[in-house]
Amino acid sequence: MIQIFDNISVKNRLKLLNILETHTLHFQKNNSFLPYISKDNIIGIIKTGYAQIIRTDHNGNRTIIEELEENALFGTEISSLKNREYDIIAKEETEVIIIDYNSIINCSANNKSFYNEFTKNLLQIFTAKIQEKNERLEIITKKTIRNKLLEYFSIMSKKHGSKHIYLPFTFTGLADYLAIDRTAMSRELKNLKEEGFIEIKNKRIDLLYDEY
Amino acid sequence: MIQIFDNISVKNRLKLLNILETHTLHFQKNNSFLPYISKDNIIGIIKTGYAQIIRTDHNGNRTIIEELEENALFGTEISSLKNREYDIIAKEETEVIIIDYNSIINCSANNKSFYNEFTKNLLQIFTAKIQEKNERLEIITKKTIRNKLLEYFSIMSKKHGSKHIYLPFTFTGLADYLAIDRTAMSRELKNLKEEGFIEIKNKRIDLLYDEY
DNA sequence: TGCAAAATGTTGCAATTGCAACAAGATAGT
DNA sequence: ACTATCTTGTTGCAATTGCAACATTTTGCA
Repeated sequence: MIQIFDNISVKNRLKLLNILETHTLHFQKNNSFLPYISKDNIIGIIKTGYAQIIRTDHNGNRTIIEELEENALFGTEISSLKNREYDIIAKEETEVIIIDYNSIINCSANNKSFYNEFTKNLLQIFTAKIQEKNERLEIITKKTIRNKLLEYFSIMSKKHGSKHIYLPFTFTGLADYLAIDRTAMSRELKNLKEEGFIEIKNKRIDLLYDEY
Repeated sequence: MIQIFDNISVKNRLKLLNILETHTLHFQKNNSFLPYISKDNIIGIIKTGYAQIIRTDHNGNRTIIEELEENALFGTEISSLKNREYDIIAKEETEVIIIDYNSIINCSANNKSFYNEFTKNLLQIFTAKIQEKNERLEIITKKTIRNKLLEYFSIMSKKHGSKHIYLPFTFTGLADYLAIDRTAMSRELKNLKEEGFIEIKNKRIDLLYDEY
């Protein structure tokens, strides 16, 4: 997976951050980024630490939308941060680089190769993000819980070339990802087990069928 | 809305297309693009004409995923074209520019300003695509048909600063976009009308409430 | 203009789903 | 090591939804 500063020397990274309108912010554990980033269109990069994009709906239910690890990218334009329900919370002490989005687009350093490298990295990261979202849409648009699960299994299985799927999140998280009720999902997983389609051991799901 | 060749002179466009690995294809009405683009990672641009990205599921049901008008962008990496269920069909005589995706990323013309302009345009188009997909996910992840409709109305209303919403597609298309059964949607729209939340005149929906 | 195809509206019904309310198990923080 | 919090599994039940089957209207095209 491409990261934002790949193929850019440390020296040139500093130059880049000087040319672009950037600033660095520090957050203590459980602090919100939002007051510091909601005014303008920005791209943010987690320099060190760990944060989460959280949605709190009007019933007060909180959902983890995205996990932001080191080098992860977020932004007002790409992470639904204009929506009042969303926030970003540091889960430990976290250092963040904030870049003004317009300064990327209207940059005067057009001819600098490190700037070019930067936009190309950004392009590739954005491409990956579009693919991710297409994938999720592909799954969520299936009409039944069973078909959502099977589509998810199918995509994960192809992606890793294996019939053993290791869930990258909890079952609660999976239900959020699939946008379905957790207990209804639990019921359907049980059905799939009893009908001999899958086996579940902890966070590992084994597919016992060839195709569906 | 930014388009791919904005701020690039016609002369420089030609230079650009020479530098990148591109070729131009012509399709007659109802012909499929897929045989000509499925081998490699490409970005495609509709030069003239009109096409549609279509999904045909294993029951044979066809859904319009995206309408591709002049200057529209599509691609193996950004339009789910790796999935066998997807295809692109010319709906009239259509001319298409195909660009090898890797030649964009590994381009030697780093220092040319028109190349820079091109990648910046691409960045902005990708940003818009991510936003679109976030928006749809925001809507589809609501649990009930009523909430999906209300979320859709809310987003459209904010976007155009008006309580009059003009559907950009048919009601059948709306049901596809929301990933719900058309007749169930029809029933819920009727309920919303009877409860005094909305009025519908052809493709125009008037919101009679302030917030929800 | 006329005709075939697509879009719309409606309804009954069965299947699926979300929700509430639990109990039990796992995990993380002090 | 203890405790509060989070995760998981289960079940009954009511509400929502998808589907089939139709009649009607609108649209696009030859």
